[in-house]
Amino acid sequence: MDADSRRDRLEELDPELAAELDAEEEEDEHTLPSLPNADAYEEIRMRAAPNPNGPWHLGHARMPSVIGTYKERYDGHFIVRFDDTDPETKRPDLAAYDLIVDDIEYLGFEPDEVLRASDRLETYYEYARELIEMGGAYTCDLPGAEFSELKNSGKPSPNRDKDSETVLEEFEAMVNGEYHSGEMVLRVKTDITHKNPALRDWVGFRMIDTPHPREEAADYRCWPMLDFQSGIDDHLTGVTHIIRGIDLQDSAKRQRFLYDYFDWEYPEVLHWGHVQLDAYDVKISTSTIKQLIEDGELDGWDDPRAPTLRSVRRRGIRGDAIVESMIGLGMSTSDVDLAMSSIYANNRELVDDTANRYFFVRDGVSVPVIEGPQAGHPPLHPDHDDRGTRTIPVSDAVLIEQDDVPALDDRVWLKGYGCVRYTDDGFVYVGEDISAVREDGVAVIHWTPDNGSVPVRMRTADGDVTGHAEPEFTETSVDDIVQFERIGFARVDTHTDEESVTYYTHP
RNA sequence: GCUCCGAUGGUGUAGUCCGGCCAAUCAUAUUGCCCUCUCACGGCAAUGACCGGGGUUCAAAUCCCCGUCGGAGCACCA
Repeated sequence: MDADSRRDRLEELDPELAAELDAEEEEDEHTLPSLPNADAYEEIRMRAAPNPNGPWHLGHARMPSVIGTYKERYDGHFIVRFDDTDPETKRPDLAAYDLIVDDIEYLGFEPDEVLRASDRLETYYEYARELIEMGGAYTCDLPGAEFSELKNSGKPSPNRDKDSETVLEEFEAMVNGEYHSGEMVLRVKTDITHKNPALRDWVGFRMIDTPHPREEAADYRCWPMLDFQSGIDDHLTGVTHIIRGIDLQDSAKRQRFLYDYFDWEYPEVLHWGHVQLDAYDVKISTSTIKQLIEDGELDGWDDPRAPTLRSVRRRGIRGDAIVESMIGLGMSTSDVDLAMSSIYANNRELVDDTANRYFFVRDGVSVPVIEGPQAGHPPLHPDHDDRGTRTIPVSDAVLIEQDDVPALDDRVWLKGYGCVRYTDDGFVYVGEDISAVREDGVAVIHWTPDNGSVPVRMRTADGDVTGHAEPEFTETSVDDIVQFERIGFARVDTHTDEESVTYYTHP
């Protein structure tokens, strides 16, 4: 019995079981696991919480890909919240706020809401005051190293038992900017003997002397730490499912103390490992890329060598291809290596059908053509006759790639033109009997006229490649994805009188 | 040092919660063949994995213990 007839037989015997199996199979169509406890919530609400310190690199795509996919699956809500609460060591880049939203849109998702933590300081202060009144926090002027020593041996800070009036007073002084960086912090009172030292009395607010780059937030000096800010915001914005990296594994544990004070329910949490991309020499980190750009090693965020979303976008990779690969990584907590070839495979599937074919000869050598037809007419796309053919005039010589030059007296097939024999005088036209290719194994190569070809620069991750494309290449539009036959796909970037620039997509 | 987490082919993943249908899924990769006036697309095939050791059991990728390896946190970064 084959699968179908087995299924039919089961339907007769036990329709309920059959239906159940069908339901399971449907479940399997989602590559991502179901969200924990999804049924318990009226609306699934998730947030991505990027730090706006630059446009996104490839690794960043995982968050919106997964959240966006879940949003579509559960008809949920997608918040982008910029956690820009460190104007100094994680200084926000003002342009990055919009660039990141733009990157998310490139991936094919539209956030339902965009928030900035730096707009919400007063809210954090209010909750801090409430916490202080409950006795859940204390101001502490111990230098970090000193506290760390006490903490590691399970001993409390001498400030721990201050009465809440004093704490409140000192906290207001923090808010008013009466302390300088390092002089005073507000600690959340947890359990100073907790077996995990990472959770003991963590810092909720600290002083930062450097003004925030956003004008609206430039006057604040007392800034919340991620665990405080994010914990408050997740609750206030009704986030039901938090998805984040393993580096924040302890965050949930820290924030639970906060939630317990306020008697809130902590959202469901999922963690995942880091994504490494193969195929890049450049280390994947926003600050490293930024540095390389400043040093002039890279031309910008969209340099073809940069492992950024702006770069692969310019190369003609569709956001969907990236999302598919990211979804394929699943939700495992261990670190994963993502092969660029997986993104390329997805992209090839998306662009092959639309990409028209053109000839691009890299560093061509000129060979005279003797006594042949005036022009060649290869198809625009092998699977779409309706798109018609190109016309490539021969003039009296053609350019072919060095590697394609045949041995003396050997034949070669100029694609879309015909068979030629290589002699001392150049290519002598032999005819268009295709059996030369089918039966005699004559190599089919691409070519352009020596006269009237279009100078093309193709930018690749390994540097620029120059050469000439057939004349009709100028008819393509900017943003078109084409396939240079026998070379690979490329995105048309600019056409000028001097040259056309393309970006190499992938083979 | 203290505390967490993880380990299935080259890569990613399914299966692990609730042991048997798993001599282990799917994708990608690589190789070969077919198709082809491209080294694209498509089709077919091959390659290749349960970290190690104990234990429980009629039966272990799955449960338990030990080890090994890897990752994360112990910041007035996010």
